[in-house]
Amino acid sequence: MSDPYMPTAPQSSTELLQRCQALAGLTLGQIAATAGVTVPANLQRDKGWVGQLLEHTLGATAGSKAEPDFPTLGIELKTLPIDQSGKPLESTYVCVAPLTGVAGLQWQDSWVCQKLQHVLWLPILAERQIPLAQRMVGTGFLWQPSPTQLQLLQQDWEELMEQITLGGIANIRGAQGKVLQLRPKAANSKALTQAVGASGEPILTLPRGFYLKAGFTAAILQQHFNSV
DNA sequence: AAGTGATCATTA
DNA sequence: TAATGATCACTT
Repeated sequence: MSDPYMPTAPQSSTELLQRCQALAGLTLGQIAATAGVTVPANLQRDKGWVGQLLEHTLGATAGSKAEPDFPTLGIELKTLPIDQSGKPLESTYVCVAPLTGVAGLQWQDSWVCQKLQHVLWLPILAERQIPLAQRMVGTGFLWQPSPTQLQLLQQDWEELMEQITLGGIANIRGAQGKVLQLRPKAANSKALTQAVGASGEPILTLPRGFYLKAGFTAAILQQHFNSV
């Protein structure tokens, strides 16, 4: 299957932003039609569809590589489902959590820190009652964490990673962390990966991922749209 | 209603 | 299996 429309990579953050502005106000149905993509009836079996459609349309490098969506710009694209009042409907996945060999890993060298250095947020009005094709794309914007935000993230990250290092992963739940949480990130509850047990022994556990809590992304949206 | 834990598709 | 893209759906 070949797409009739194959965007090229944006050459600058300005160009990327301009492409976003051209999408603002369009529905996912319109964007999909331009891309020559069929809109699924719902996201139940296509949970990543929206993100992949926008990646494609904006000219991001496709694939499951562990690098930013726009490698030459160092920018990560995140779609953000919101309700009518502009509040995020979901937490935002950041990256998988390393569970072994992490002793001595510093915040500055962590995947979380690197991924969040420069994010293109793309809000999408995505209340469940709205059919997928009619959901509207909002105004995307570039964000870099403020010193305060960075500190909050670092604190949560260090606390979670210390627990992982000390073999306390079994005790970590999603409620922990003010802005960053650790939750399962797997095909199902039977998928296993290696981690460190309470006595330092190797154990098998559910793969985990780091997520930004909705309150944190809500603050990012407010901070941006209040200053515009 | 919110928030956590569970799950789905796809590509290496 | 592990990485990418996330939302679903049950519990609280």
